[in-house]
Amino acid sequence: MAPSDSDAIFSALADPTRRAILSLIGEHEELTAGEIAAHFDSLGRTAVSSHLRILRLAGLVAERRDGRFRHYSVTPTPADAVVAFLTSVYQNSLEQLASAVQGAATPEDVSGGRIEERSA
Amino acid sequence: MAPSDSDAIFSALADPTRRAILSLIGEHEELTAGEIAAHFDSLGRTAVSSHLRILRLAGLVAERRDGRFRHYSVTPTPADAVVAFLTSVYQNSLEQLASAVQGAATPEDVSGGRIEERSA
DNA sequence: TCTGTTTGTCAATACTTGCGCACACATGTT
DNA sequence: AACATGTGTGCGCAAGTATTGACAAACAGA
Repeated sequence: MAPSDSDAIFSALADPTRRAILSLIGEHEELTAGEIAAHFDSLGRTAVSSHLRILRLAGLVAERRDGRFRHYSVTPTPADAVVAFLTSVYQNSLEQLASAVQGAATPEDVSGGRIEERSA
Repeated sequence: MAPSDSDAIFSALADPTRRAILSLIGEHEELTAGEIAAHFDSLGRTAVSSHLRILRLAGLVAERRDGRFRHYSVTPTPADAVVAFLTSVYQNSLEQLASAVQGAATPEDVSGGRIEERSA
């Protein structure tokens, strides 16, 4: 089994703390490592830094260096690998998945909601 | 941080072998544990059984007992938690995600393919 | 019914990986 | 120089994984 990008992404998303960090960054435009660490009293700066490193290596966050600060932001198109996997597995129930994503994204732009039978 | 369903799902998806098992089941309607184990020469039946247990506890696969066989199938709506998380984080670039899912589902039924600017 | 075989899981054990912490270092500011 | 921001390193602890051996359940044949 060749290690692909999916490994890094799914491994990074496996940790609840990293998902919380990712959500936290997503709520704001950018956050410094210190600001992120401030939101997790039970975690030290070292731990947060390690998580950020993993998220960065997985391509889930981007780092912008500004003086002695490092601003972290969410990478625009990182979920492609996740979606690719989901689509390959859930071709059966892809209709629900598509509608769920669509509903959260553009609730009024759902036009052709009909899904044809899967090819597999 | 309260342990939710997301934990089990993301943890289950973190392992490449489990993702391979999930993909394998997705390619077929149903597969017995033995058939799944046969596809992984480097793994014993015990390991596959453990993985199936984790996938089942995460709600990603369903088990149908038929005599001494156990047929495993992909659960229809398990990706909701994943999609929910992605939508909460990637609201910015969510339309790309939606179109990606749509494209995989119904390549000719993609109507609103326009991508608006992200708020970031 | 009574073996014997197949299917699949459970239990216990070693191995590997990952997390969090304390310390030190590099970088940048004043 | 003194201080602040972040990260790299090494250590201890916990969690997860694969293997071996044994067990429960179901079927086939005599």
